[in-house]
Amino acid sequence: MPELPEVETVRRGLAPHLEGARLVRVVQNRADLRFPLPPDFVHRLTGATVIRLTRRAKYLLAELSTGETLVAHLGMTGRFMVGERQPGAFHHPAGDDPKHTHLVFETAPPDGGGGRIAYNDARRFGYMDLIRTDALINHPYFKGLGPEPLGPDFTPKGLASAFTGKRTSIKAALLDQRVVAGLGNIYVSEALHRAHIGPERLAETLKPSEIKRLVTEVQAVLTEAIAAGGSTLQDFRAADGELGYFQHRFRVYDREDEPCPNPKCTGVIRRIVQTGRSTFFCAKCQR
DNA sequence: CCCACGACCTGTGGGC
DNA sequence: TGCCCACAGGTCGTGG
Repeated sequence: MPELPEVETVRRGLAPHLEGARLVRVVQNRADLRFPLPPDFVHRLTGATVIRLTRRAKYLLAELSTGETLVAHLGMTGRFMVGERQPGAFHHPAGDDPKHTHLVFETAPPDGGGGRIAYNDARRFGYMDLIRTDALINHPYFKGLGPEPLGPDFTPKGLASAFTGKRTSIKAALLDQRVVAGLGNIYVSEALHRAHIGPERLAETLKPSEIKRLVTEVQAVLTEAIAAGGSTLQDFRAADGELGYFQHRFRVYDREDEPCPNPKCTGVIRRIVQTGRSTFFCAKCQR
């Protein structure tokens, strides 16, 4: 799932273990994830210190002391394990079969001791790369990305401009990372429900008042999800790892046939397929 | 350029 | 129980 809130939760969970830490040993168990890992991957990482861990859209960025940045995208099932713990649980549980542990980073944190961070990815839709830090913004991964939805550039005006001439559904438009970067299938359904906008509307037909509401609701749902994720990081004790904390926060996603959660609505959540992906919505209060 | 669709890969859950 | 199909957080390449 990892959409923006999950990636941000992973970042916050990893940061205390990575920032300032040196990578003393890196184990690479296969040559490729979604794409081949870059040449000399292990060699270029070993001995490097992680200066800081940031996020752009659904990418994690570990800036290294070597002048390169480790870029990681989690795809659908990519997960980092810090020792036995996983920061950022996902909606659909997936095993962490060790046969899908593709990379292990052994760390020497600045405050002493040692750490082990493993990357596990059953479907291998995730990928990693090493890019010169000073060349990041021009790299194809990032060049075409739209604004961060929680940043200053995500505005009703900007979104309206992106929707001009967009003869595709608002659902598909919001999944387009060039329009806004970080939303995925779950939070698009959630945001459209909260904004009372039907997912099949053509993007170019949204009125300014609707776009304004949409911006507000995208920001609200992401902020709430990040807060929920962050709160789980504190009680990250062994037993609770599997609690799907996002699950009971979703108002419509994966809730086909349930009553619409809008207290003023008597509708029922429906599931349709748009451009190959499930959309959940209430046909009564979303227009 | 725009848009829809299939492909990538593995696992899981439901129906029969 | 077993088998088969549908579906799962994402994106990329192709072809209309």
